[in-house]
Amino acid sequence: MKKRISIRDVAESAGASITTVSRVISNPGYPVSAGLRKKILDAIEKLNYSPTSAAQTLKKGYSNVIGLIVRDIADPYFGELAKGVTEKAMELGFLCFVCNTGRNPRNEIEYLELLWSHKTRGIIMAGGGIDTPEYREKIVKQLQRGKNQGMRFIGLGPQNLEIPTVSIDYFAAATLILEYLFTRGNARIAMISGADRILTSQEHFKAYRSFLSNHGLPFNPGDAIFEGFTEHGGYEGCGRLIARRNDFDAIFCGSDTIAIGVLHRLAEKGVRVPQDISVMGIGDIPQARFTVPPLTTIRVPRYEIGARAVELIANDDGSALEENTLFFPVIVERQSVIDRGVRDFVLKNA
Amino acid sequence: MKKRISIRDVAESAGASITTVSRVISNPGYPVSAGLRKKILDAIEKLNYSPTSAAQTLKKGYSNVIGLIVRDIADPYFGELAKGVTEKAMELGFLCFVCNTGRNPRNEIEYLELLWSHKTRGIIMAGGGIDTPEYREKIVKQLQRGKNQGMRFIGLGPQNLEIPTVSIDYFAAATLILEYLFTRGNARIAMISGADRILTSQEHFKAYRSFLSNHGLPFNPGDAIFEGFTEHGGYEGCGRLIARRNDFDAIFCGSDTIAIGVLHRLAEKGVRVPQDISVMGIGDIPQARFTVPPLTTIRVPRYEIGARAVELIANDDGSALEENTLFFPVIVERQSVIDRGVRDFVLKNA
DNA sequence: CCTTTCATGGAAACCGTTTTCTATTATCGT
DNA sequence: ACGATAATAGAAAACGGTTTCCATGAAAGG
Repeated sequence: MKKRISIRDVAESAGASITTVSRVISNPGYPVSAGLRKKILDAIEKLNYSPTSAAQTLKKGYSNVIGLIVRDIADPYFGELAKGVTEKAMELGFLCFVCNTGRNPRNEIEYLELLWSHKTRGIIMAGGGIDTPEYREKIVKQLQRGKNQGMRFIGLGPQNLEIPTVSIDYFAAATLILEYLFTRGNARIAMISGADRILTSQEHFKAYRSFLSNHGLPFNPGDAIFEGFTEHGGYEGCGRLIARRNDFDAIFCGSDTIAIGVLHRLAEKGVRVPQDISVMGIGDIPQARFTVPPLTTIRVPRYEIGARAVELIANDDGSALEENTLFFPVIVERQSVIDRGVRDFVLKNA
Repeated sequence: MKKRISIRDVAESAGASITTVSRVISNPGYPVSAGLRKKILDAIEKLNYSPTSAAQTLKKGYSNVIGLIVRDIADPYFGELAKGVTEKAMELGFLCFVCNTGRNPRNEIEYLELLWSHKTRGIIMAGGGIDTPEYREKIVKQLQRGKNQGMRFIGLGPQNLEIPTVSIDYFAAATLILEYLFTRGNARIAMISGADRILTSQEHFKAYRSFLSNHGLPFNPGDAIFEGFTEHGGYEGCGRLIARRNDFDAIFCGSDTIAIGVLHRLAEKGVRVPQDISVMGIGDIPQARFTVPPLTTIRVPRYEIGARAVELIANDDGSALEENTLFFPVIVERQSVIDRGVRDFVLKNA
């Protein structure tokens, strides 16, 4: 194992002082004559030197690293998010720890601990743990510890009071979907979303109830299913749903992943989409274009959300860190929704 | 910003020496009486202490961090890989930098540099840069630098001479597919794979040529398309392919992602799968179950591959690091391949 | 020519651990 | 009760940077 080269070697090789070398490396504004600067840069190049980040971190008390906590990195929703985060991070000179909780908030706490001891500059939280009552308190405690050390936190889920958020407006998105279906004569709408403990699901449900009451429609408890934000969740949820009734005009799915599972189960049961039942998801993940039929959904700018979160963390003055950044949800029309016109609507509600 | 608590504070609070505290924390085997150990542990708990990893890294010369370099974290293939890596890493007490090259090997070099200065314990390379002639040399140089510092490297792509590999046997997988198709009477087979600079594509092509010559079939240059390992690549490649000829029995796709693009283009053109053309992919990504028709493909145990790579890096004695670990490819039969029997075969080759 | 100002050098403290080395004390077998 | 052994303490030297606090020499200003 070769001896590692340190800033000393560079200084020596360039005929400059350690002080000056350090300034050239990590204090760009500092006045150093062009000639000397070049000599130092050349020496760095020649020796293949790069500063040991552990030493920098130790001394400065913070590092050029951010953490990203996600529920499931293999889920395309989070994959795209992670892509936005890691690419923007690289662009700004950061490295990114990706932490996969496997949808278990206990892991989130453990990760928070690890990230803390690594003195990450900030943490982007898309793990959903903070929306889970049992763990909320513990997570908030970790958050506080991080904030005390100057760490920054950004949430990527629904808004909460603890940390600023970058996301779409979940309630608005759900409402948009419901109204879109309704104005196309899909009046009997069921919903399938994630676990009911999760804030996102709750937002969906709130929007659902609110939609129902706004239109004077009755709420039927069995029409709202809470399973999980997975294909399996959609598949199972849909099974439970249509086992009971199958005269729905439409199913509103809390995510595209859920919708894919729903589509699959519907196809198995010989239910035609959209002729028999319209289906909508949220997310516009890549596969949504290739489902049968192609899924009408809501575009969530995942890449942009991830990238923006990194910018907020990297941004030198923490000014922007006070507010939430909300992207506006937009419907992507494909072929999983049919316009039933008024006829059906009147008929079914007669 | 609160003063941070250090090992000193713990020692003081527990009435023990710094030396002993350090031993309790990071030298589990060392004999420390049960009583004192408990007092120290309690103090750690009480003070909410956790060691500053920067200091540990600086002193020890290595960290509990590994790096994962992938082409595209939003690609479900790499997503699943990353999941295996990050979860196993966590299990073994490692944190994982995920580096997204965006399929640009230049970024890979930059990442290697960063990971090096972070003294990561090892790097899992699934960026494909080393298979790209223009960048190979630079990457090998960085590899060498890392190895000199005791870093470990694992490749997840096709085998190469520089670093040990964990993967499936690409050539065997392609051969398996080709023979599977052929024995079912699909004799005229086209292939669509990634860029021809990439080793994986080359392995596919080698298997293709070898298959052809083994069966005395003629090689038709236009039947082998090299586009890219993306949906778009499959879509475009398929377009080029069928614009020229469309009497293929089957298309062998270098990845499921490619196959999905192919399926999509075929559907657009009104070509029925598998009646008109059989399609096979490699990977068995989650969506493969939900394509139309469900895709017959080869299972690549991505999660296991990722997890195994981490184990190799974490494994204390580097013994296992000498050999390649190859998982055996297995065909997953779904509905994108038809058995044309001998009739068609004879007919077409008459 | 004398005083500012600017570019640079040198020395040293510090960041929070690990580790080595040398005591010191308690416990134990005989 | 005596030497051996085990458990613990204490001091101090790294690890590789950043930063502060002068000191210095040279160019610029009056």
